[in-house]
Amino acid sequence: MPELPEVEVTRLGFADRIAGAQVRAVHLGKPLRWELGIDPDDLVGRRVLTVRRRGKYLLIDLDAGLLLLHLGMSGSLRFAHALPEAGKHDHFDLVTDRGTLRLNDPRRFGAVVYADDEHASAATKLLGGLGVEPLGEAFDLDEFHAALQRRQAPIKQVLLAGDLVVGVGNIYASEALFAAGIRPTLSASRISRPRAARLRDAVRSILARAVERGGSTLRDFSNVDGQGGYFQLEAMVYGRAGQACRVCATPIRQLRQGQRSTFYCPHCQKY
DNA sequence: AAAAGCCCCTGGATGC
DNA sequence: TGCATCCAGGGGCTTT
Repeated sequence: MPELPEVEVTRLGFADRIAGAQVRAVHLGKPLRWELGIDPDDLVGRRVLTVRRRGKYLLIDLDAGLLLLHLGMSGSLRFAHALPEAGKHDHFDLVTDRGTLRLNDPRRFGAVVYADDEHASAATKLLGGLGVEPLGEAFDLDEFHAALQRRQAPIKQVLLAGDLVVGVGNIYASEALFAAGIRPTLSASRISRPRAARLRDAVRSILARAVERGGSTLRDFSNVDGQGGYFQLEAMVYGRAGQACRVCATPIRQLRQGQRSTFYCPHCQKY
């Protein structure tokens, strides 16, 4: 589910509200895929400083240590003073004096890691190898194009891999390639500099637009106040197999790449 | 180093 | 109504 826009929308929804809060309690449900160092004795009493995002990870800086959250495929966070009793898919509550942050994740592909000195290496491992932030200054065209030149894999899968640029998941990879007019199956190494520039701009504008629209809500995603996003209504290709392209009316095609669905317009994305 | 597969888990949609 | 099958927004790990 959550790609960069959904994680960022989540972050924006509670970062200012939780800053300065003191942790009162921690409640755990079923284990998530990565659940390390979560000892209530270590967390209770800690103060929340800031909430940052790195790729699809949320980083909650505490006055001692760092709490790292990942929403996996089906996760979402709520933040409120009063939340109902934890349900079967609520797996982590961070209770503070300013409200409770709750992670709901039916598929449990998510992660909660408390990286104090003891578990710092675990966080480093999860965050290591991540590519540049697409919305930041570091998303440099020369470096992007040079990196693409070194990759033979289809561009869609290179975007998804996240070691070159982070945050682009399955929805936005298809959308960005449509916006750039690039066929998803094209080897990354065959993308010219001008087309790499177009792709870079497309990734940035699509992700930024999705944040503005509150992210995409297909099933599970909602922001910390429980509201869905609207970007899926603007999708040009994702989930539109067989439907007319919004630009040229050619039927949108669907294919499988690395066990993930890809959508594209055969006319607007000729090569 | 890069690329391709497999797998973690639950639930919803679809088909028989 | 029941049951089987397929699919889903991610990504780490293992094998080529």
